[in-house]
Amino acid sequence: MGRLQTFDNTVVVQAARDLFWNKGYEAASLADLEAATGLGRSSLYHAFGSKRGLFDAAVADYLETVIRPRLTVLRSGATDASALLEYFDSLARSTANLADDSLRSGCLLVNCAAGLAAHDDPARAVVESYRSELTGALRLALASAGLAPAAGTAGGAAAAKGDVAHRDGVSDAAKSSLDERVRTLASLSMSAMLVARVNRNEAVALLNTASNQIRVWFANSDR
Amino acid sequence: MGRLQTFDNTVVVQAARDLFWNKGYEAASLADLEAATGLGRSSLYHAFGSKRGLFDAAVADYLETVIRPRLTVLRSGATDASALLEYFDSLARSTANLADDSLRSGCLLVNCAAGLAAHDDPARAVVESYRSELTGALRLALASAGLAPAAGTAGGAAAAKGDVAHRDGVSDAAKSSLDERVRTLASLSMSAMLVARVNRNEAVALLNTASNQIRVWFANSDR
DNA sequence: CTAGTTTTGTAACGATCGTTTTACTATATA
DNA sequence: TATATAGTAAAACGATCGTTACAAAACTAG
Repeated sequence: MGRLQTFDNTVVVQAARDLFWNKGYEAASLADLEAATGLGRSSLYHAFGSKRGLFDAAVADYLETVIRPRLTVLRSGATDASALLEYFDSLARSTANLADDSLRSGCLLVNCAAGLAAHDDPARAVVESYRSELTGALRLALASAGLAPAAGTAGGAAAAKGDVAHRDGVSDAAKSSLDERVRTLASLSMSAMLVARVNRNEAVALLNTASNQIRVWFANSDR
Repeated sequence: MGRLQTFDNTVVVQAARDLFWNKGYEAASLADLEAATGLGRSSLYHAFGSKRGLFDAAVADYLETVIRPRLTVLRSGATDASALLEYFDSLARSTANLADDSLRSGCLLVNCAAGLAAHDDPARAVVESYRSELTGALRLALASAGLAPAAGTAGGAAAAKGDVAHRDGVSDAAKSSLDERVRTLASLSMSAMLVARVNRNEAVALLNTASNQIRVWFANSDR
């Protein structure tokens, strides 16, 4: 053994994460990262190998400490709309209460989707797995809230012919309709993060639209 | 007078636009721009002043030749859902039929929103005006299609107390509900463009979700 | 044909990029 | 305490960035 590291890896990673979150991957320079973390490039390269290595660590931390905690409520198994409402209301509150000059507005991965992910396959995979995790959690919450609609009740026009109920009690058409609700909510969530850096009020409005939609579904469901 | 310009400004701008569209502002280098346009930096700087000047011209062209033509159908004044359906179906078709290696996937301005617009006020203004134009067109199309709902019919839970009809025949609650529909559609449109570069099938599915939602609204409206 | 003006090609600019090297310091182990 | 090992600091690396300077080339106008 030899000398010990004088800094805590996770606080450095989180400082870097906030910088990437705020400025994007390419715009965050090594000089910026030195300033944000208080470390020299020497230490950064020793610990993370490269700028990209540090970024990957930052994304991992982002998923672990920002995304996952937000999604847990969706997996609570609540049998009413409370989990869904809590998810969108808390996201709306956070968005609304952010300081104007705050780093950490919007979503690191949404920003990634428009930037890195376009031509970097690993980055694309990370973004896609995030999207898939978000939709999965939303689907779970909708289903356990009893908001997987029987197709034709909420919107008769979308009813399919020859619909058959399956072993799990969810018909094809209902499944399709559940997917549509999942997509609507995921879409509102993602576009709110996209819009957050351009028009914060509108971002909050998008999240409130999700809440209102959930309430409508719940009011119209056969409880 | 002196020597005349040998190139057509708009074809150069469009070549640059496709490069920016594909790689983003920062990642598109002057060497790339030279290659894409076939011009030397000398000519580019003479004609556009700077990289940013060329980018601004590219954005202007994008709005004029890509965005506006897509939005015109929404302003046709159709009294049914056809305009809205045509907008989303045509967008879905374009997205689905795009070659894998195509430049021009997603939306130049959506990419901008996550990149430049974060710290560049002029860019933010452009993105915001695009968002506002999109929502305006969607609102117009929804209204003339008779899809500005009387609040409480489609979703009773959102009904407000003491709602009063105004001179234009649209109640407060109905207006609020119209806004929600506008936001839902705008959200699906924007998030589809965001997701297009990560998962094309899902982007198409988001656009189809919009179409299906419109059909449901139309089927449930009191025509 | 000449004079004057504008476009274009080439090259170099200084700045900054991410990365590597080198030397030095600090510490755990033996 | 001696030694090996690992962390840190500073500087320099080559590459690339957007931009500019300069001069040759091309063309209009007189």
